[in-house]
Amino acid sequence: MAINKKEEFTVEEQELAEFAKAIAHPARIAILKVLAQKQSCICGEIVEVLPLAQSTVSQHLKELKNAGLIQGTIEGAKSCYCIDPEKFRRFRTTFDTLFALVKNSGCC
Amino acid sequence: MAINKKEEFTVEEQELAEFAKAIAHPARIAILKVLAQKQSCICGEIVEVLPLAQSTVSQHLKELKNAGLIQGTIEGAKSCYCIDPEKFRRFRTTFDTLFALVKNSGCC
DNA sequence: AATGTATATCGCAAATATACGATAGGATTT
DNA sequence: AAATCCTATCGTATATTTGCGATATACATT
Repeated sequence: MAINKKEEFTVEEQELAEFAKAIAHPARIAILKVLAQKQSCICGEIVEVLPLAQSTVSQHLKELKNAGLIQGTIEGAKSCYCIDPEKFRRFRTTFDTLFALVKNSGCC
Repeated sequence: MAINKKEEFTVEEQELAEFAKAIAHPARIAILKVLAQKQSCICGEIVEVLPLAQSTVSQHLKELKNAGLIQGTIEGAKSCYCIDPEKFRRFRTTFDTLFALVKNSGCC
C-alpha cells in the first residue's frame, strides 16, 4: 500500500502539484516574502525573522530550491538565496490554466 | 519534536498554505478538472476516470471539501460534488498577493 | 423484505513531511 | 594556527499524507 501513483497523472498536473506543495506551508510563504522584500538574499536574516530553528529553515529553503522557486548560491561564508521570477511566472501560468477551467463552473 | 508551528504565522500565510496544500496532489487537480469539464457533479464518474480506488478518491474529495474549494451535497443515493468558484477566486487573490511581491524581485 | 448500488468511513501499512539538536565543513576573524 | 561564524546535512522523533481493502450506511430496485 501507499504506492506512489503520482506518475499516472499528466506532466502538467504533476508540475502544478509540485509548485503548490512548495508553498503549502506558511513558513515557506514567509520565507518567500522575506526574500522579496529584502531584495537581497541573506539566509541568516531569514532564520532571525522566522520562529524556527536554523536547521528547519535550511530544510524549507532546500524544498523551495528543489521546486525551482528560489535559487541559492554560496557567497563566501554565507549563502545567498533569491527568488526565481521566471519559475514563479510559470507557476502562475499553470495555476491560471486550472483557474480558467474552474472559474465558470456551475453548481448543481 | 515535530510540534506544529503553523499557528505562529499570519492568517493570510496559513490560508494560502491551506489552499495550496489542497491542490498539492495531481489526483486532486485531476478531480477539479473533471468537475469543471463535466459541469455536473457525479462522484462515480470521477472514480472511473482516476487510477485510484474508490475510497482513496473519496478521501481526496474530502480534503478538497475541507479546503472549501468544492462543495458536496447528497443527491439521493449519489453524492454531488461541484466547484466553489467563489473560494477559488479567493485562492487566486491570495496567491496573486504573493505573486505581486515576488514577481519583480531582483536576484544577486 | 431482500438485493443491489453508491459513497463514506474505519483500520491499517507505508511513505513523506515537519521539527530539532548535534555535528561537519568552509569562510572569516583573531 | 586557533577560534569563531554561517550554513548544510545527519540522525531522530513525531505527525501527516497517501493508498487500499473491508465495512457500514443510505438509497434504489426487484
